[in-house]
Amino acid sequence: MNPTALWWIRRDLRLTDNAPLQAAIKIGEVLPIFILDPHLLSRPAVRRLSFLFEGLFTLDRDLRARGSYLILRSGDPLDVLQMLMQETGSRSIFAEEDFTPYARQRDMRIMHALPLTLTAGQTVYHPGNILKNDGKPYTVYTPYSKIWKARLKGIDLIPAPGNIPTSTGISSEPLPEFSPNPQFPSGEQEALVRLEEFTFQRIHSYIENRDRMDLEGTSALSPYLRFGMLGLGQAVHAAKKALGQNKSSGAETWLNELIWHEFYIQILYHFPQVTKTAFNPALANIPWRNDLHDFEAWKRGNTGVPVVDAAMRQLRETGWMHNRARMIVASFLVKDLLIDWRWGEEWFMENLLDGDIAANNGGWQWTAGTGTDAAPYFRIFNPVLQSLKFDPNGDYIRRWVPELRDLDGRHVHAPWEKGIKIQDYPETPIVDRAIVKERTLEAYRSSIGNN
DNA sequence: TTTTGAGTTGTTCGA
DNA sequence: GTCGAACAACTCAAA
Repeated sequence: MNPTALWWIRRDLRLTDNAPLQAAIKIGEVLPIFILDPHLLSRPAVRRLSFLFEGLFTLDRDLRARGSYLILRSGDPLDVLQMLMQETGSRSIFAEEDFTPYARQRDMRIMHALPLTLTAGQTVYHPGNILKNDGKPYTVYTPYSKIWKARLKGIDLIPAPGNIPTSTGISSEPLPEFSPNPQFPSGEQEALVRLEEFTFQRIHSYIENRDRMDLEGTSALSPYLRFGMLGLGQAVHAAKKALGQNKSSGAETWLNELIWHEFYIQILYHFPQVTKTAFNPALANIPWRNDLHDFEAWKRGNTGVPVVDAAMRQLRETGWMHNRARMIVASFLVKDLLIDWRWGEEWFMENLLDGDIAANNGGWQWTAGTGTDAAPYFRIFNPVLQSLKFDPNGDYIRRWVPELRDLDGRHVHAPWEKGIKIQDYPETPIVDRAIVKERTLEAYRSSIGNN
């Protein structure tokens, strides 16, 4: 009998460029296992779970095409793995290293009891490996990105194996039901098609179009990156390839966005407290208003500010939101409504297909001005100006806020300015912008003063 | 140790 | 409509 190795799949739902899969194949027969960990199912993120379940379904299909299949088990990972080791007589487990606080603690616990080997793959560099000269982690993006780029020699991708030997007879629980998301079909094949399409075509107008909410100017690959249906290394590889083809392209700008992913992964790795409190301790004690009625209006897309409502409804309906829109709604929640950024962070985690602790927390703290390398706290977005600039024709608003579909020109961005009344839509924004700036600055100064 | 240059994504005002 | 400057001042990274 051939030796068997477990390939424990976590956030690497792909066959291409998969180091733990390759390591397992070298041992002998491979047992691809995904564990439904109750701890990770506790958050009410229905849409993201459905995306994951569909991803498991397509992964199983792709495995079967290579002579293998996916084994799904529920329970505490340590118990499940122990049981599988006994069932199969396997002596090794390979998995891609995951850097969230929970994952690190879980993997430590398992490594004490079982032969678990963690491999690279979630990031291009291990978060502990890019440090300043004094040995401390970077907390400013630009110098971090310079070192990151300077060290990059070239990326060798591991091709997807043509055949994955797996012994039959190991039982799997039935794969969970899911409802397909028409905007984001799940799975590696879809991710690869989208990567190819983006880096061949739209990346060349990325600089001009990436902030335009009414266009498809971004890659929209984040849900696939979130679950490793596409690896960060593959994305970087494609960016470098596009860069080589066309120097004037947006490939460099997109590469920077990928490095931001890794920057925030290493921030969370070195400063796990950011999930609980402000990275900048001086801004840990802002006296938030935390008005529940305002929060509800924000969540439902009923604030009376069209661009905010459009974005919040896009999130609810599709599980995705344009990056520019994320900044606008985050700024509105934190600076205009003076609601704790952690409330917004949680809502995003519940609703985003790409909901990822590191990137989401980094983005929220950046907008709130509490984070690393953050926006200055006195910088407060004007949602109407943002709307005019990045949805110039109002198409984004009209698409997601049907009540406003008959308004044109400037009116769709700020219907109250001309006293236009629309049925079923707030007559005026829920907050008067005239008071926002002073109120916010006062709250932030109060935290600094009390420090 | 000290100094120096620089820092994702803005807004507002007045000329 | 467009342009530049002020906003307020701090921290980081590296020489």
